[in-house]
Amino acid sequence: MSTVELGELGDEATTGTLAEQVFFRLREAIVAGELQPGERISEPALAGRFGVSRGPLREALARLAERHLLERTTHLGARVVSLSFPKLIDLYHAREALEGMACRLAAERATPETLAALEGLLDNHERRAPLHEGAAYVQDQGDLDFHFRIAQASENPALIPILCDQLYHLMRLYRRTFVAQGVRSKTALREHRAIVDAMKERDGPFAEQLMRRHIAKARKSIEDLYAAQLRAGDVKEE
Amino acid sequence: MSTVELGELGDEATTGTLAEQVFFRLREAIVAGELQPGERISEPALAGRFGVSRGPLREALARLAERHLLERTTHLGARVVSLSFPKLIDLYHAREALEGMACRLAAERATPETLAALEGLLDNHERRAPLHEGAAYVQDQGDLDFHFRIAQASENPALIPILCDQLYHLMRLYRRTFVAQGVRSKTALREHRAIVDAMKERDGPFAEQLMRRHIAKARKSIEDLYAAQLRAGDVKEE
DNA sequence: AGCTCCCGTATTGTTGACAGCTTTTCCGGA
DNA sequence: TCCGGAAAAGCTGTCAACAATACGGGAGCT
Repeated sequence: MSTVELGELGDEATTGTLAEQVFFRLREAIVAGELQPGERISEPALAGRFGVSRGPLREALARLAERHLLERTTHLGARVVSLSFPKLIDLYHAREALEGMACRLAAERATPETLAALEGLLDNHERRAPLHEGAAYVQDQGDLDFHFRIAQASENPALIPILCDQLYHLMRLYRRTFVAQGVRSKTALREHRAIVDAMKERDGPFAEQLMRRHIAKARKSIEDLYAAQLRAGDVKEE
Repeated sequence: MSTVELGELGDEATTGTLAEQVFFRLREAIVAGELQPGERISEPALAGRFGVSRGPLREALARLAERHLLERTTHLGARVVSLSFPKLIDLYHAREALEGMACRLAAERATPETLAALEGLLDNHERRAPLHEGAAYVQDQGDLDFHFRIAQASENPALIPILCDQLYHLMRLYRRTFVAQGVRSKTALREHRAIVDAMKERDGPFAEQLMRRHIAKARKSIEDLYAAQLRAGDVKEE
Protein backbone atom coordinates (compact mmCIF):
# COMPACT_ATOMS: atom_id res chain seq x y z
CA MET A 1 0.00 0.00 0.00
CA SER A 2 2.92 2.28 0.67
CA THR A 3 5.35 2.13 -2.22
CA VAL A 4 5.01 1.04 -5.79
CA GLU A 5 8.26 -0.78 -6.25
CA LEU A 6 10.29 -2.83 -3.87
CA GLY A 7 10.49 -2.11 -0.21
CA GLU A 8 10.62 1.10 1.72
CA LEU A 9 13.66 3.22 1.24
CA GLY A 10 13.60 5.29 4.39
CA ASP A 11 14.52 4.49 7.94
CA GLU A 12 11.36 2.59 8.81
CA ALA A 13 11.33 -0.05 11.49
CA THR A 14 8.08 -1.46 12.78
CA THR A 15 9.75 -2.68 15.95
CA GLY A 16 11.77 -1.06 18.66
CA THR A 17 10.83 1.34 21.40
CA LEU A 18 7.34 2.75 21.68
CA ALA A 19 8.69 6.22 21.02
CA GLU A 20 10.06 4.97 17.73
CA GLN A 21 6.85 3.24 16.72
CA VAL A 22 4.83 6.33 17.55
CA PHE A 23 7.29 8.40 15.53
CA PHE A 24 6.75 6.28 12.43
CA ARG A 25 3.00 5.90 12.84
CA LEU A 26 2.53 9.59 13.48
CA ARG A 27 4.67 10.53 10.50
CA GLU A 28 2.65 8.24 8.32
CA ALA A 29 -0.58 9.71 9.69
CA ILE A 30 0.61 13.19 8.80
CA VAL A 31 1.85 12.30 5.34
CA ALA A 32 -1.26 10.24 4.61
CA GLY A 33 -3.43 13.20 5.49
CA GLU A 34 -5.15 11.65 8.49
CA LEU A 35 -3.96 14.68 10.40
CA GLN A 36 -4.56 17.70 8.22
CA PRO A 37 -1.91 20.38 7.72
CA GLY A 38 -2.22 23.10 10.33
CA GLU A 39 -4.30 20.89 12.60
CA ARG A 40 -3.62 21.13 16.30
CA ILE A 41 -2.45 18.02 18.09
CA SER A 42 -3.72 17.06 21.51
CA GLU A 43 -1.20 15.01 23.43
CA PRO A 44 -3.70 13.14 25.60
CA ALA A 45 -5.85 12.37 22.56
CA LEU A 46 -2.95 11.05 20.49
CA ALA A 47 -1.51 9.14 23.41
CA GLY A 48 -4.86 7.43 23.82
CA ARG A 49 -5.15 6.76 20.10
CA PHE A 50 -1.75 5.09 19.99
CA GLY A 51 -2.21 3.39 23.34
CA VAL A 52 0.93 4.87 24.87
CA SER A 53 1.73 7.32 27.57
CA ARG A 54 2.67 10.91 26.90
CA GLY A 55 6.36 10.29 27.48
CA PRO A 56 7.19 8.41 24.29
CA LEU A 57 4.68 10.55 22.43
CA ARG A 58 6.50 13.73 23.35
CA GLU A 59 9.76 12.19 22.21
CA ALA A 60 8.18 11.45 18.85
CA LEU A 61 6.78 14.98 18.69
CA ALA A 62 10.23 16.42 19.34
CA ARG A 63 11.72 14.36 16.53
CA LEU A 64 8.97 15.22 14.06
CA ALA A 65 9.32 18.89 14.89
CA GLU A 66 13.02 18.57 14.18
CA ARG A 67 12.10 17.25 10.74
CA HIS A 68 9.72 20.11 10.13
CA LEU A 69 6.61 17.95 9.94
CA LEU A 70 5.34 19.55 13.15
CA GLU A 71 5.62 23.00 14.65
CA ARG A 72 5.73 23.13 18.42
CA THR A 73 5.09 26.17 20.53
CA THR A 74 5.76 26.30 24.24
CA HIS A 75 2.68 25.82 26.40
CA LEU A 76 0.61 25.86 23.26
CA GLY A 77 1.15 22.44 21.77
CA ALA A 78 2.10 21.01 18.41
CA ARG A 79 0.50 21.64 15.04
CA VAL A 80 0.95 19.78 11.81
CA VAL A 81 3.08 21.92 9.51
CA SER A 82 1.08 24.21 7.27
CA LEU A 83 1.69 24.09 3.54
CA SER A 84 2.06 26.85 0.98
CA PHE A 85 3.22 27.36 -2.57
CA PRO A 86 6.24 29.49 -1.57
CA LYS A 87 7.41 26.78 0.81
CA LEU A 88 7.06 24.17 -1.92
CA ILE A 89 9.12 26.29 -4.27
CA ASP A 90 11.81 26.69 -1.61
CA LEU A 91 11.80 22.93 -1.25
CA TYR A 92 12.46 22.51 -4.96
CA HIS A 93 15.44 24.83 -4.76
CA ALA A 94 16.91 22.66 -2.04
CA ARG A 95 16.15 19.53 -4.02
CA GLU A 96 17.79 20.97 -7.12
CA ALA A 97 21.03 21.47 -5.22
CA LEU A 98 20.99 18.26 -3.20
CA GLU A 99 19.72 15.84 -5.79
CA GLY A 100 22.02 17.32 -8.39
CA MET A 101 24.99 16.52 -6.19
CA ALA A 102 23.58 13.12 -5.28
CA CYS A 103 23.13 12.33 -8.95
CA ARG A 104 26.73 13.29 -9.71
CA LEU A 105 28.07 11.09 -6.93
CA ALA A 106 25.77 8.24 -7.88
CA ALA A 107 26.94 8.45 -11.49
CA GLU A 108 30.51 8.04 -10.29
CA ARG A 109 29.91 5.37 -7.67
CA ALA A 110 26.84 3.30 -8.41
CA THR A 111 27.37 -0.34 -9.25
CA PRO A 112 26.24 -1.59 -12.67
CA GLU A 113 23.53 -3.55 -10.84
CA THR A 114 22.15 -0.40 -9.26
CA LEU A 115 22.12 1.36 -12.60
CA ALA A 116 20.34 -1.59 -14.19
CA ALA A 117 17.79 -1.54 -11.39
CA LEU A 118 17.20 2.14 -12.02
CA GLU A 119 16.55 1.45 -15.67
CA GLY A 120 14.21 -1.36 -14.78
CA LEU A 121 12.32 1.04 -12.56
CA LEU A 122 11.84 3.37 -15.50
CA ASP A 123 10.72 0.46 -17.71
CA ASN A 124 8.03 -0.34 -15.19
CA HIS A 125 6.89 3.26 -15.04
CA GLU A 126 6.71 3.43 -18.82
CA ARG A 127 4.71 0.24 -18.95
CA ARG A 128 2.25 1.41 -16.34
CA ALA A 129 1.96 5.03 -17.39
CA PRO A 130 -0.38 4.60 -20.36
CA LEU A 131 -2.60 2.17 -18.45
CA HIS A 132 -4.37 4.67 -16.25
CA GLU A 133 -3.79 7.85 -18.16
CA GLY A 134 -3.87 10.95 -16.00
CA ALA A 135 -3.91 8.90 -12.84
CA ALA A 136 -0.84 10.71 -11.74
CA TYR A 137 -0.82 9.19 -8.29
CA VAL A 138 1.12 6.09 -9.11
CA GLN A 139 3.27 8.04 -11.51
CA ASP A 140 4.12 10.60 -8.88
CA GLN A 141 4.97 7.97 -6.34
CA GLY A 142 7.17 6.39 -8.95
CA ASP A 143 8.78 9.72 -9.61
CA LEU A 144 9.68 10.11 -5.93
CA ASP A 145 10.96 6.55 -5.88
CA PHE A 146 13.28 7.29 -8.78
CA HIS A 147 14.63 10.47 -7.24
CA PHE A 148 15.30 9.09 -3.82
CA ARG A 149 16.75 5.86 -5.10
CA ILE A 150 19.38 8.00 -6.78
CA ALA A 151 19.88 9.75 -3.48
CA GLN A 152 20.67 6.42 -1.89
CA ALA A 153 22.98 5.50 -4.73
CA SER A 154 25.07 8.55 -3.87
CA GLU A 155 26.31 6.61 -0.86
CA ASN A 156 26.84 9.89 0.93
CA PRO A 157 25.69 9.67 4.56
CA ALA A 158 25.39 13.43 4.71
CA LEU A 159 23.06 13.73 1.72
CA ILE A 160 20.94 10.62 2.20
CA PRO A 161 19.33 11.51 5.54
CA ILE A 162 18.46 15.00 4.36
CA LEU A 163 16.86 13.74 1.15
CA CYS A 164 15.32 10.47 2.30
CA ASP A 165 14.39 11.25 5.89
CA GLN A 166 13.42 14.89 5.65
CA LEU A 167 12.57 16.16 2.18
CA TYR A 168 11.10 12.89 0.94
CA HIS A 169 8.22 12.86 3.39
CA LEU A 170 7.58 16.57 2.99
CA MET A 171 7.34 15.99 -0.75
CA ARG A 172 4.88 13.14 -0.20
CA LEU A 173 2.80 15.49 1.93
CA TYR A 174 2.77 18.16 -0.73
CA ARG A 175 1.94 15.67 -3.46
CA ARG A 176 -1.07 14.57 -1.45
CA THR A 177 -2.29 18.11 -0.99
CA PHE A 178 -1.35 20.09 -4.09
CA VAL A 179 -2.38 17.22 -6.34
CA ALA A 180 -2.19 16.59 -9.98
CA GLN A 181 0.65 18.32 -11.69
CA GLY A 182 0.97 14.97 -13.38
CA VAL A 183 0.91 16.90 -16.63
CA ARG A 184 4.62 16.57 -16.81
CA SER A 185 4.50 12.80 -16.51
CA LYS A 186 5.51 12.08 -20.10
CA THR A 187 8.34 14.53 -20.41
CA ALA A 188 9.53 13.72 -16.88
CA LEU A 189 10.00 10.11 -17.85
CA ARG A 190 12.05 11.19 -20.84
CA GLU A 191 14.23 13.32 -18.60
CA HIS A 192 14.67 10.42 -16.21
CA ARG A 193 15.91 8.33 -19.12
CA ALA A 194 18.46 10.96 -20.05
CA ILE A 195 19.71 11.11 -16.47
CA VAL A 196 20.23 7.37 -16.27
CA ASP A 197 21.97 7.43 -19.63
CA ALA A 198 24.43 10.01 -18.36
CA MET A 199 24.96 7.92 -15.25
CA LYS A 200 25.69 4.86 -17.34
CA GLU A 201 28.32 6.85 -19.20
CA ARG A 202 29.76 7.72 -15.78
CA ASP A 203 29.51 11.40 -16.65
CA GLY A 204 28.94 12.83 -13.18
CA PRO A 205 28.88 16.53 -14.00
CA PHE A 206 26.47 16.01 -16.90
CA ALA A 207 24.19 13.80 -14.83
CA GLU A 208 24.16 16.51 -12.20
CA GLN A 209 23.29 19.13 -14.77
CA LEU A 210 20.46 17.03 -16.18
CA MET A 211 19.03 16.36 -12.74
CA ARG A 212 19.18 20.02 -11.82
CA ARG A 213 17.44 21.08 -15.01
CA HIS A 214 14.86 18.37 -14.48
CA ILE A 215 14.01 19.63 -11.02
CA ALA A 216 14.22 23.26 -12.05
CA LYS A 217 11.65 22.61 -14.79
CA ALA A 218 9.30 21.02 -12.31
CA ARG A 219 9.75 24.00 -10.03
CA LYS A 220 9.00 26.43 -12.81
CA SER A 221 5.82 24.60 -13.72
CA ILE A 222 4.77 24.94 -10.08
CA GLU A 223 5.67 28.62 -10.09
CA ASP A 224 3.47 29.08 -13.14
CA LEU A 225 0.63 27.24 -11.50
CA TYR A 226 1.06 29.43 -8.42
CA ALA A 227 1.07 32.59 -10.49
CA ALA A 228 -2.11 31.48 -12.24
CA GLN A 229 -3.87 30.72 -8.98
CA LEU A 230 -2.72 34.06 -7.63
CA ARG A 231 -4.31 35.85 -10.57
CA ALA A 232 -7.48 33.85 -10.09
CA GLY A 233 -7.43 34.71 -6.39
CA ASP A 234 -7.65 31.04 -5.49
CA VAL A 235 -5.02 31.31 -2.83
CA LYS A 236 -3.86 33.97 -0.41
CA GLU A 237 -0.60 35.58 -1.36
CA GLU A 238 1.50 35.65 1.82
CA MET B 1 33.10 33.68 23.89
CA SER B 2 31.00 32.04 21.25
CA THR B 3 31.16 33.99 18.00
CA VAL B 4 33.61 36.47 16.65
CA GLU B 5 31.25 38.88 15.00
CA LEU B 6 27.80 40.03 15.97
CA GLY B 7 25.34 37.74 17.68
CA GLU B 8 24.52 34.14 17.23
CA LEU B 9 23.03 33.10 13.95
CA GLY B 10 21.34 29.86 14.88
CA ASP B 11 18.12 29.12 16.69
CA GLU B 12 19.39 29.77 20.20
CA ALA B 13 17.12 30.83 22.99
CA THR B 14 18.26 30.81 26.59
CA THR B 15 14.71 30.62 27.87
CA GLY B 16 11.74 28.38 27.32
CA THR B 17 11.07 24.86 28.44
CA LEU B 18 13.65 22.83 30.29
CA ALA B 19 13.85 20.43 27.38
CA GLU B 20 14.80 23.33 25.13
CA GLN B 21 17.43 24.66 27.50
CA VAL B 22 18.95 21.23 27.88
CA PHE B 23 18.95 20.85 24.11
CA PHE B 24 21.00 24.02 23.64
CA ARG B 25 23.33 23.42 26.57
CA LEU B 26 23.98 19.84 25.54
CA ARG B 27 24.62 20.82 21.94
CA GLU B 28 27.10 23.42 23.10
CA ALA B 29 28.77 20.89 25.37
CA ILE B 30 29.20 18.53 22.43
CA VAL B 31 30.47 21.13 20.00
CA ALA B 32 32.77 22.65 22.61
CA GLY B 33 34.33 19.26 23.21
CA GLU B 34 33.24 18.88 26.82
CA LEU B 35 31.72 15.60 25.73
CA GLN B 36 34.17 13.89 23.48
CA PRO B 37 33.15 12.33 20.17
CA GLY B 38 32.16 8.71 20.62
CA GLU B 39 31.69 9.16 24.36
CA ARG B 40 28.75 7.37 25.93
CA ILE B 41 26.12 9.46 27.63
CA SER B 42 24.52 8.44 30.89
CA GLU B 43 21.04 9.84 31.26
CA PRO B 44 21.02 9.93 35.06
CA ALA B 45 24.44 11.58 35.10
CA LEU B 46 23.52 14.25 32.58
CA ALA B 47 20.16 14.83 34.21
CA GLY B 48 21.95 15.45 37.46
CA ARG B 49 24.51 17.69 35.84
CA PHE B 50 21.82 19.87 34.28
CA GLY B 51 19.58 19.67 37.30
CA VAL B 52 16.58 18.31 35.43
CA SER B 53 14.70 15.07 35.34
CA ARG B 54 15.16 12.50 32.61
CA GLY B 55 11.99 13.46 30.77
CA PRO B 56 13.15 16.75 29.27
CA LEU B 57 16.63 15.30 28.86
CA ARG B 58 15.35 12.48 26.68
CA GLU B 59 13.46 14.96 24.56
CA ALA B 60 16.69 16.86 24.01
CA LEU B 61 18.51 13.61 23.21
CA ALA B 62 15.88 12.74 20.62
CA ARG B 63 16.29 16.12 18.96
CA LEU B 64 20.08 15.98 18.96
CA ALA B 65 20.01 12.48 17.50
CA GLU B 66 17.76 13.81 14.74
CA ARG B 67 20.46 16.37 13.98
CA HIS B 68 23.15 13.69 13.93
CA LEU B 69 25.07 15.04 16.88
CA LEU B 70 24.14 11.94 18.83
CA GLU B 71 23.60 8.31 17.93
CA ARG B 72 21.05 6.46 19.98
CA THR B 73 20.68 2.72 20.25
CA THR B 74 17.75 1.01 21.92
CA HIS B 75 18.47 -0.18 25.44
CA LEU B 76 22.01 0.88 24.96
CA GLY B 77 21.94 4.62 25.28
CA ALA B 78 23.24 7.61 23.38
CA ARG B 79 26.76 8.32 22.21
CA VAL B 80 28.24 11.50 20.91
CA VAL B 81 28.68 11.13 17.17
CA SER B 82 32.06 9.78 16.16
CA LEU B 83 34.11 11.71 13.63
CA SER B 84 36.09 10.55 10.64
CA PHE B 85 37.75 11.95 7.55
CA PRO B 86 35.35 10.25 5.13
CA LYS B 87 32.38 11.71 6.97
CA LEU B 88 33.94 15.15 6.83
CA ILE B 89 34.47 14.80 3.10
CA ASP B 90 30.84 13.77 2.66
CA LEU B 91 29.88 16.85 4.61
CA TYR B 92 31.81 19.03 2.21
CA HIS B 93 29.98 17.51 -0.74
CA ALA B 94 26.68 18.44 0.86
CA ARG B 95 27.94 21.91 1.66
CA GLU B 96 29.12 22.39 -1.91
CA ALA B 97 25.63 21.73 -3.20
CA LEU B 98 23.67 23.56 -0.52
CA GLU B 99 25.85 26.61 -0.07
CA GLY B 100 26.23 26.97 -3.80
CA MET B 101 22.48 27.22 -4.14
CA ALA B 102 22.22 29.48 -1.09
CA CYS B 103 24.84 31.75 -2.60
CA ARG B 104 22.96 31.98 -5.88
CA LEU B 105 19.72 32.86 -4.14
CA ALA B 106 21.45 35.33 -1.85
CA ALA B 107 23.06 37.01 -4.84
CA GLU B 108 19.63 37.51 -6.34
CA ARG B 109 17.76 38.50 -3.19
CA ALA B 110 20.08 40.04 -0.60
CA THR B 111 19.55 43.70 0.22
CA PRO B 112 22.41 46.11 -0.45
CA GLU B 113 22.73 46.47 3.33
CA THR B 114 23.27 42.74 3.74
CA LEU B 115 25.89 42.73 1.01
CA ALA B 116 27.63 45.69 2.62
CA ALA B 117 27.61 43.86 5.95
CA LEU B 118 29.17 40.83 4.28
CA GLU B 119 31.96 43.00 2.91
CA GLY B 120 32.46 44.56 6.30
CA LEU B 121 32.84 41.10 7.73
CA LEU B 122 35.61 40.33 5.26
CA ASP B 123 37.30 43.65 6.05
CA ASN B 124 37.40 42.66 9.69
CA HIS B 125 38.82 39.27 8.88
CA GLU B 126 41.50 40.81 6.71
CA ARG B 127 42.40 43.27 9.42
CA ARG B 128 42.69 40.57 12.06
CA ALA B 129 44.28 37.86 9.95
CA PRO B 130 47.85 39.17 9.96
CA LEU B 131 47.71 39.98 13.68
CA HIS B 132 47.99 36.45 14.97
CA GLU B 133 49.48 34.68 12.05
CA GLY B 134 48.68 30.98 11.94
CA ALA B 135 46.20 31.28 14.80
CA ALA B 136 43.58 29.81 12.53
CA TYR B 137 40.98 29.54 15.25
CA VAL B 138 39.54 33.00 14.89
CA GLN B 139 39.99 32.80 11.16
CA ASP B 140 38.10 29.53 10.97
CA GLN B 141 35.29 30.81 13.11
CA GLY B 142 35.15 33.81 10.82
CA ASP B 143 35.06 31.53 7.83
CA LEU B 144 32.04 29.69 9.21
CA ASP B 145 30.40 33.00 10.02
CA PHE B 146 30.82 34.13 6.43
CA HIS B 147 29.43 30.95 4.96
CA PHE B 148 26.39 30.69 7.14
CA ARG B 149 25.60 34.35 6.91
CA ILE B 150 25.23 33.79 3.19
CA ALA B 151 23.00 30.85 3.97
CA GLN B 152 20.73 33.16 5.92
CA ALA B 153 20.79 35.70 3.12
CA SER B 154 19.30 33.08 0.82
CA GLU B 155 16.02 33.63 2.64
CA ASN B 156 15.09 30.06 1.82
CA PRO B 157 13.44 28.36 4.81
CA ALA B 158 14.28 24.96 3.37
CA LEU B 159 18.01 25.63 3.05
CA ILE B 160 18.59 27.70 6.17
CA PRO B 161 17.69 25.08 8.78
CA ILE B 162 19.80 22.44 7.08
CA LEU B 163 22.83 24.69 6.86
CA CYS B 164 22.52 26.69 10.06
CA ASP B 165 20.95 24.18 12.42
CA GLN B 166 22.53 20.95 11.25
CA LEU B 167 25.71 21.30 9.21
CA TYR B 168 26.95 24.42 10.97
CA HIS B 169 27.35 22.75 14.35
CA LEU B 170 28.80 19.60 12.84
CA MET B 171 31.37 21.77 11.09
CA ARG B 172 32.22 23.51 14.37
CA LEU B 173 32.73 20.10 15.94
CA TYR B 174 35.06 18.99 13.16
CA ARG B 175 37.01 22.24 13.28
CA ARG B 176 37.58 21.72 16.98
CA THR B 177 38.84 18.18 16.43
CA PHE B 178 40.63 18.10 13.08
CA VAL B 179 42.30 21.42 13.78
CA ALA B 180 44.48 23.69 11.84
CA GLN B 181 43.95 23.50 8.16
CA GLY B 182 44.27 27.27 8.45
CA VAL B 183 46.85 27.03 5.69
CA ARG B 184 44.23 28.11 3.25
CA SER B 185 43.38 31.22 5.24
CA LYS B 186 44.90 33.67 2.82
CA THR B 187 43.52 32.25 -0.39
CA ALA B 188 40.17 31.54 1.26
CA LEU B 189 39.78 35.21 2.05
CA ARG B 190 40.52 36.08 -1.56
CA GLU B 191 37.89 33.61 -2.71
CA HIS B 192 35.40 35.10 -0.27
CA ARG B 193 36.04 38.49 -1.84
CA ALA B 194 35.36 37.14 -5.30
CA ILE B 195 32.09 35.61 -4.10
CA VAL B 196 30.86 38.86 -2.62
CA ASP B 197 31.89 40.69 -5.77
CA ALA B 198 29.76 38.36 -7.86
CA MET B 199 26.89 38.83 -5.45
CA LYS B 200 27.20 42.59 -5.74
CA GLU B 201 26.94 42.23 -9.50
CA ARG B 202 23.79 40.17 -8.89
CA ASP B 203 25.27 37.33 -10.92
CA GLY B 204 23.62 34.40 -9.17
CA PRO B 205 24.95 31.56 -11.31
CA PHE B 206 28.51 32.89 -11.15
CA ALA B 207 28.31 33.41 -7.40
CA GLU B 208 27.11 29.83 -7.09
CA GLN B 209 29.97 28.58 -9.22
CA LEU B 210 32.54 30.49 -7.18
CA MET B 211 31.12 29.22 -3.91
CA ARG B 212 31.11 25.66 -5.15
CA ARG B 213 34.71 25.85 -6.34
CA HIS B 214 35.67 27.47 -3.06
CA ILE B 215 34.19 24.62 -1.03
CA ALA B 216 35.46 21.98 -3.44
CA LYS B 217 38.99 23.31 -3.03
CA ALA B 218 38.71 23.10 0.72
CA ARG B 219 37.45 19.55 0.37
CA LYS B 220 40.34 18.59 -1.87
CA SER B 221 42.86 19.98 0.58
CA ILE B 222 41.24 17.81 3.24
CA GLU B 223 41.31 14.80 0.94
CA ASP B 224 45.02 15.38 0.43
CA LEU B 225 45.59 15.65 4.15
CA TYR B 226 43.66 12.43 4.63
CA ALA B 227 45.67 10.62 1.98
CA ALA B 228 48.88 11.79 3.60
CA GLN B 229 47.79 10.59 7.03
CA LEU B 230 46.71 7.30 5.50
CA ARG B 231 50.18 6.81 4.04
CA ALA B 232 51.73 7.70 7.38
CA GLY B 233 49.40 5.24 9.08
CA ASP B 234 48.21 7.96 11.45
CA VAL B 235 44.60 7.03 11.09
CA LYS B 236 42.67 3.87 10.50
CA GLU B 237 41.27 3.53 7.03
CA GLU B 238 37.58 2.56 7.29
C1' DA C 1 -23.41 47.56 24.60
C1' DG C 2 -18.70 46.90 25.03
C1' DC C 3 -14.64 46.31 27.60
C1' DT C 4 -11.95 44.41 31.47
C1' DC C 5 -10.98 41.48 34.97
C1' DC C 6 -11.26 37.15 37.18
C1' DC C 7 -11.91 32.41 37.80
C1' DG C 8 -12.60 27.47 36.26
C1' DT C 9 -11.07 24.21 33.04
C1' DA C 10 -8.18 21.88 29.99
C1' DT C 11 -3.67 21.19 28.25
C1' DT C 12 1.26 21.27 28.42
C1' DG C 13 5.68 20.77 31.17
C1' DT C 14 7.92 18.07 34.63
C1' DT C 15 8.80 14.75 38.01
C1' DG C 16 9.69 10.38 40.49
C1' DA C 17 8.95 5.57 40.51
C1' DC C 18 8.51 0.92 38.22
C1' DA C 19 9.70 -2.73 34.56
C1' DG C 20 12.80 -4.92 31.38
C1' DC C 21 17.17 -5.33 29.15
C1' DT C 22 22.51 -5.18 29.26
C1' DT C 23 26.56 -5.34 31.32
C1' DT C 24 29.55 -6.39 34.88
C1' DT C 25 31.16 -8.95 38.52
C1' DC C 26 31.96 -12.74 41.13
C1' DC C 27 32.32 -17.48 42.07
C1' DG C 28 32.92 -22.38 41.00
C1' DG C 29 34.99 -25.74 38.12
C1' DA C 30 38.26 -27.50 34.67
C1' DT D 1 45.32 -19.70 35.58
C1' DC D 2 41.55 -19.43 32.69
C1' DC D 3 36.80 -20.06 31.34
C1' DG D 4 31.64 -20.28 31.95
C1' DG D 5 27.58 -18.99 34.07
C1' DA D 6 24.61 -16.86 37.30
C1' DA D 7 23.38 -13.14 40.21
C1' DA D 8 23.41 -8.30 40.96
C1' DA D 9 23.91 -3.69 39.73
C1' DG D 10 23.06 -0.08 36.51
C1' DC D 11 20.87 1.70 32.79
C1' DT D 12 17.22 2.63 29.49
C1' DG D 13 12.12 2.52 28.41
C1' DT D 14 7.65 3.54 30.20
C1' DC D 15 4.05 5.14 33.04
C1' DA D 16 0.90 7.79 36.05
C1' DA D 17 0.56 11.74 38.97
C1' DC D 18 1.79 16.75 40.10
C1' DA D 19 2.69 21.68 38.84
C1' DA D 20 2.34 25.53 35.92
C1' DT D 21 0.59 27.91 32.12
C1' DA D 22 -2.83 29.24 28.50
C1' DC D 23 -7.63 29.34 26.94
C1' DG D 24 -12.86 30.24 27.59
C1' DG D 25 -16.73 32.19 29.87
C1' DG D 26 -19.14 35.05 32.87
C1' DA D 27 -19.69 38.87 36.10
C1' DG D 28 -19.04 43.62 36.91
C1' DC D 29 -17.81 48.24 35.60
C1' DT D 30 -17.87 52.24 32.36
